[in-house]
Amino acid sequence: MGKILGTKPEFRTKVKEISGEISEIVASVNQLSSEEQKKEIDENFPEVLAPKEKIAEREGLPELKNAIQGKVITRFPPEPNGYPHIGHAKAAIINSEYAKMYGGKFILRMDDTNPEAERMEYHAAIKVGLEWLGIEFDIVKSTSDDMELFYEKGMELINSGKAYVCTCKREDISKNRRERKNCKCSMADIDKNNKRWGKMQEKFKQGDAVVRFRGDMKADNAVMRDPVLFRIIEGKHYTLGEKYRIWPSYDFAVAIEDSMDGVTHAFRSKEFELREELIDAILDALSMRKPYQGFFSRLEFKGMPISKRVIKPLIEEGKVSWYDDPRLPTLEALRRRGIKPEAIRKFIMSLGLTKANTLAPFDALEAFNRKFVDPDSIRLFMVSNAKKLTVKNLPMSSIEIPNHPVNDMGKRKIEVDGNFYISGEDSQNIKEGMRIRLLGLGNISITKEGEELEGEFVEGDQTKIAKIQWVPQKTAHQIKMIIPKVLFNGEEFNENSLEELDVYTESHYLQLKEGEEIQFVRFGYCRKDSQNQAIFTHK
RNA sequence: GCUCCUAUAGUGUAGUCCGGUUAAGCAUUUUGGCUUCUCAAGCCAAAGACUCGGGUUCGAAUCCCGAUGGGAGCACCA
Repeated sequence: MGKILGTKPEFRTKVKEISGEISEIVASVNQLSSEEQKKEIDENFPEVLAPKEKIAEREGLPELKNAIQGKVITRFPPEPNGYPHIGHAKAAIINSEYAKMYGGKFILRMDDTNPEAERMEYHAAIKVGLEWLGIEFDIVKSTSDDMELFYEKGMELINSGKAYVCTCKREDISKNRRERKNCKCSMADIDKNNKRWGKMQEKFKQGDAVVRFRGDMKADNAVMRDPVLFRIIEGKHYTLGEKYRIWPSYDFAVAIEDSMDGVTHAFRSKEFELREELIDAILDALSMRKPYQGFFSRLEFKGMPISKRVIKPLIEEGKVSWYDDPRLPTLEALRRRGIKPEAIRKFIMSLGLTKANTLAPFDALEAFNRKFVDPDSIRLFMVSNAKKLTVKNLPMSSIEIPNHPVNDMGKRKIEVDGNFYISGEDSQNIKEGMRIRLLGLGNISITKEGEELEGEFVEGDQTKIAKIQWVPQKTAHQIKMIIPKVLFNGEEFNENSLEELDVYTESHYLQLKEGEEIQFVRFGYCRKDSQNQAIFTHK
């Protein structure tokens, strides 16, 4: 029924008549047995049973409205006030993908209008993180490059009566906002405002005066209740020093910058949604071009805090080592943990542009990462909770083992003398008289079980038996294996969030580059952190 | 408290704007099977969802109203 109406819209006016006919036909068809129905279909309507064609998945982000190929400009404006994390990655990737999708331009703009919070260290960390992610920019700038422009536009607003200088106390401003009341300062004439603006350059101290936008104190949207456009900050700016003391607020700076930079589409996370109206109002007041503003949800991983407010105390209490602790969702931590930038990009693209909050479990990212990491991770043997296994009459003194089961990554030679380590978990399952296979080496018949096992080499290629990994005792290299887990279970700090294991691996480990991804056979993917330490990535 | 945003399988999403051509697609997870000298990867299969209540309509995941859950804003932070 739906199908008929969908394909033949001309019938829609005669729904009543049709529905009668259809129910008759359906009734008569239902009289037939299923074999008869099938036969009828095969003979007359074979296309009905043809497998449904797959719907083409949309590649990438949804199309933009009012986007012209080659003319789209997007931007990523981080504040250099902390280390970049997965949330930054989302904003940067979405905006950069759109620029790419339309053959447009992409701007990195360091949003540095609060000297008290910003530091060169963070600025550098953000650059490093973005570079690691493989994000490229057409233009790199800082908001503070345009201070003179902000002043110019600010004066324009004051001179047109659309902004005024307010000398009320901070608490009074806040109170008036809540009560939707104007203050005396807003009544002042343009002349007086100009004088006061002059005094802000020199005389007024931090906190004495601010420039406010004449919005609407009665507005439901609290952001519109005469927000601050400029304030005095006497601190030292990390690049400009003490050159300026009047700094634009975020809303004012973003509005002007996006408009002047030619940004056509600006995507920000959802907490800025209420500012959309303000930014449009500021640009209208200045008769400036308005960019399209879009919003997306914040991204967090379950049990992994993203905000400095939570992370900082953890560092101070020594519960995590630093911002690159592998349990954290900072880019640096993700990198150390063995997550590939391509996986982050794919993962973020898979989340799309939704505004519903995303609290993803980490294994969603892991699934993407595994696909990138598997094809070129060297397979190495590693044993944890090592137990000794002595094998008699071993017929060889060395063996070559391929570094990857399907891809050609070469082979490595391992010297063997009959004295091995195997994993404690495996040794528990081994009983006297059993046969096991040491991977790549051969079958062993167990002659003694327990803390120290013994066995004999057996000829033959029987492979339907337990296959385990091993490490020669003589060349075994001990490393620390770090297994990061979620930091929080709900609200509660997970005291066992970092498991450390002393394990043995092959000496070949020493020849790998730092940062290389390894798959320890039957254990999982790990990243070489140093000669003596590896970090577990995921299964 | 006020204002705004949001709600599809265990999880993450597509579809929602322009109601019917899809009794809801994909990925992940889980479970079986195949393959394999790894509990990896690969291949095949199965399981599993439109928050609730009203309304409009021949027909609603899709439009309207309400409830509920989740998130955000109410800074001289961004």
